[in-house]
Amino acid sequence: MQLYFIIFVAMSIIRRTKSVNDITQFFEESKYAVSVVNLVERFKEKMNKTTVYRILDKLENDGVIHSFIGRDSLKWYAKCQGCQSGHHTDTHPHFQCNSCGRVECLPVKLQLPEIQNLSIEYAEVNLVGKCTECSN
Amino acid sequence: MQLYFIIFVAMSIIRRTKSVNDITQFFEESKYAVSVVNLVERFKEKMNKTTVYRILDKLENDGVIHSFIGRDSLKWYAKCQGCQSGHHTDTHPHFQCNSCGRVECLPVKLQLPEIQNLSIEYAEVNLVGKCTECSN
DNA sequence: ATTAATTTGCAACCAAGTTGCATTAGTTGT
DNA sequence: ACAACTAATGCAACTTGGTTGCAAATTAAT
Ligand SMILES: [Mn+2]
Ligand SMILES: [Mn+2]
Ligand SMILES: [Zn+2]
Ligand SMILES: [Zn+2]
Repeated sequence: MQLYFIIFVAMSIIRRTKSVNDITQFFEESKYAVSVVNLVERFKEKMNKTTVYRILDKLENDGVIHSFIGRDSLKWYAKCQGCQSGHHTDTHPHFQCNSCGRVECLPVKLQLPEIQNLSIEYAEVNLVGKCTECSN
Repeated sequence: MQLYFIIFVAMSIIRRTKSVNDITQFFEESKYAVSVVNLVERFKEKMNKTTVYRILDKLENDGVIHSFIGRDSLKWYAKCQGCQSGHHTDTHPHFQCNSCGRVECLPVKLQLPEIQNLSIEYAEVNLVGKCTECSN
């Protein structure tokens, strides 16, 4: 409750452009990850694709959203939980349903394999399968 | 030893085209994974890029090589170990050194997270970090 | 009100990957 | 050995995700 208030105030004080606000708000409300093609399509009436790409870049740098590359070679974006500018602390696997195509962030702690002589900095884990709804 | 002999005989009997043989042999000898741009570049004197793409498709279907999408959005290929046409049993994580850029297959058994209500069919795990040589 | 700085749109471009089709090489049957 | 057929290859044109340079438009600073 208090957190939401703080976020609200911050969003008012840190004045953002209309475009940035539109995309930010979209991610606030979206439950799933969204591919970049989908985003460009979705906002094509409101803004140019170049603008979309630029804003996505910015939001990712600011720790508002994060991205990963899907098996379709597309860039997918989803909102971050508690990340800050420069450092993404919110690393987790992603799941894509190969039936309905939806992609979601999995709030699961990853345990990386320990490999001798390799220092692993980060991991990208993409799981593919069937989601709850598509299993029934 | 016997296995190698069998493979040798098989390669003689199952006649492949020159192009397929060239690419197959390249993978036999290569220790690391190779990006598709690299492959097209590497074979551009010998064959057209379309041919390279077609042969890669074929070899992947035949269970000779496997592919994954890197953080660079490129398709990377590496040789399979004991896979057969149609079914890839050789699933494992991949590691990319962000210093020298080399990508290798990790012969490690993956343990996938159990997620409620999700049936996971396969996982793509890409690890990024520093390799042995680049750590020194 | 002027000027300076940021943001946006647009068009042109780039690179990975695909497609259609003509040409060539390889197989098969006689 | 030759014709007839099949499969592999080359080439050009196209598609698509993504980038770049620059001019026009907004917004902020003085
Ligand atoms: Mn996520
Ligand atoms: Mn591999
Ligand atoms: Zn589904
Ligand atoms: Zn290295």
